Amino acid sequence: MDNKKIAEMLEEIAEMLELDEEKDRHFEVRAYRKAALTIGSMQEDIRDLYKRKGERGLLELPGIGKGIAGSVIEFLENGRMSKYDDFKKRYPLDFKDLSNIQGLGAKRIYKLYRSLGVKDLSTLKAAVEKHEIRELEGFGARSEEELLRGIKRVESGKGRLLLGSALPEAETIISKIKRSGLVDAVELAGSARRMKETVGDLDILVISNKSKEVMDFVENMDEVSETVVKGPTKTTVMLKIGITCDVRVVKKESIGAALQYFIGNKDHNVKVRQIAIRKGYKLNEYGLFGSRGKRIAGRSEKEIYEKLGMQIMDPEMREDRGEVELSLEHKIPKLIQLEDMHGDLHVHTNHSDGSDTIEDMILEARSIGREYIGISDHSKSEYVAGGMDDKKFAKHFDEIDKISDKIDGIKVLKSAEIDILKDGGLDLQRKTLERMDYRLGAVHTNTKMGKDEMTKRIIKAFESGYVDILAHPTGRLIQKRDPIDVDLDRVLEAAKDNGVIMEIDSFPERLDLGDENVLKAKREYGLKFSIGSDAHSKAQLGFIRYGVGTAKRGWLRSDEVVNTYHIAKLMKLFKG
DNA sequence: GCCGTTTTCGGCCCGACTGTTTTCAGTCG
Repeated sequence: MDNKKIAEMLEEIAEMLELDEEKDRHFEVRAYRKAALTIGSMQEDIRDLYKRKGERGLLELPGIGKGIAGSVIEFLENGRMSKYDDFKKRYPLDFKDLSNIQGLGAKRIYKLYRSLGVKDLSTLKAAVEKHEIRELEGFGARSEEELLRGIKRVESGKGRLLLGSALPEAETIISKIKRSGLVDAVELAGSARRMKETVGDLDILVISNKSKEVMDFVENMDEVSETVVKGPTKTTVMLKIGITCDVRVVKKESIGAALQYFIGNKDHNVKVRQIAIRKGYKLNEYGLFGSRGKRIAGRSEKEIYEKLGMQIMDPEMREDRGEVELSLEHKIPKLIQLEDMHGDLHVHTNHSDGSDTIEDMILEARSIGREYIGISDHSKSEYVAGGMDDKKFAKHFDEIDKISDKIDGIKVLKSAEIDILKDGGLDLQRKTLERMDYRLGAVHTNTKMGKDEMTKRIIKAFESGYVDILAHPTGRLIQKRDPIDVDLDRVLEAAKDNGVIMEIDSFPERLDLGDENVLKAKREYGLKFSIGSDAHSKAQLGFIRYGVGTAKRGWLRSDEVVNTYHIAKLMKLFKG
């Protein structure tokens, strides 16, 4: 997949454009940055999009116009981008790595290049170590130290964290700040609040009149490895887990405005602020202000959106995917909430690769309020994961029946995560499949096969009539493994024809389907979904909240997710 | 370079923090 490569090239072009001394090209710079962001965060391979829809497909992407589309097409067709190559001849520098260093932008990078010949991380490091940098005009001993810290940070840098790591860390920090006694309220903002699958930094907002004490407290928390910036109302610290955390202190009358400002992604915010300007207002993180600078709103987000003639929406929607327009029409859907989840249909036990017993998993599910749980261990092709054959499944199901007879207050369903074999067949015999309450199908093996073959393989499995839910449909592992090469549109179409439910696997490194594809499957194919925890231990049953976050990011209502149904309705669906 | 319920031209968010500056440029989000 070339998305990342193309995004990096566009990002570097933006850096190099910043160096133009003859005229201010900063809007052009922003255009390239936006295009880079769009392409870098796409879930579909841009090459596929281009094959399918040609230039028109690229032009439909936000922030891509004729100019940038031309460069992208040139790269897709010929493997090179002349605009990039031309710039690179003038500036033979590794902007990509260097600009990762905190405090280094295009201009300072170029200055270091011209005066000291710094081209990449290693030459920068050498210059720092020889104390050459402190001699430069505009730099000093402190900048040199800062750069050294920046280099170390990048070298040990882990980049973005999975939501499943970042969110619990944020919750720990928030509860510590709350318990400090220095604050009236603490709120999470940023991409973690939007439940984005990966998080680059944490944004925390605090209401307090002891600003300085709060800043000191944050700096000295156990989770912190170093202070990056510290001012009277804002402190940035590097956390030991490898991402930074911004803590801002705001006044009570501004908290709504601050939340509005720091929760939405950039594009969402720009649009909302443009609406404010059209109405003759000004919106910033301190409030919504009228023409004479009078504060009109700011205490709550709802108040701000309402004064703008908009309907407030959950944080997960604020990605500028059409929600601003919908909000102006007061047509924001009522999204699914965690409390709507009545059951879990994807759970493993120690009969395959889980670590807890059937009984423990059932009891834990009951204790967190589930009305039903589906036990879905692996089938035999997954031998590394302790997958079972038909004989073992017969015994396994007997045991589930026996245990569930003993336990009240929760309905236990028999299922399996059945391998969809290379030829599209299923990994278990019909009589085993018939004994299940419902069936998950999944691709685990031969994941590198060609697109057409893979697509046919999955569709054939659907047509057997024994796949109720397609588990982790694309098989991706975030930051680790690309999705399988499959024609998702054909798969979704076939799912619609065969009544197959798409899973949102809640495991933090899967979140599969991802948010964009959830939205696509809902909008274009009207499919139903199941949010499964894919828990391999008791504690992991709680992962379902990440799946719910992804569902909300895909704009799902509770009636579109089958495990919000009560058991009778669900069983009718599976029998039907 | 992108974009269109003020538009095919003329806008495009703006405040906080830092270091080295003696009044602000660069960077960040």
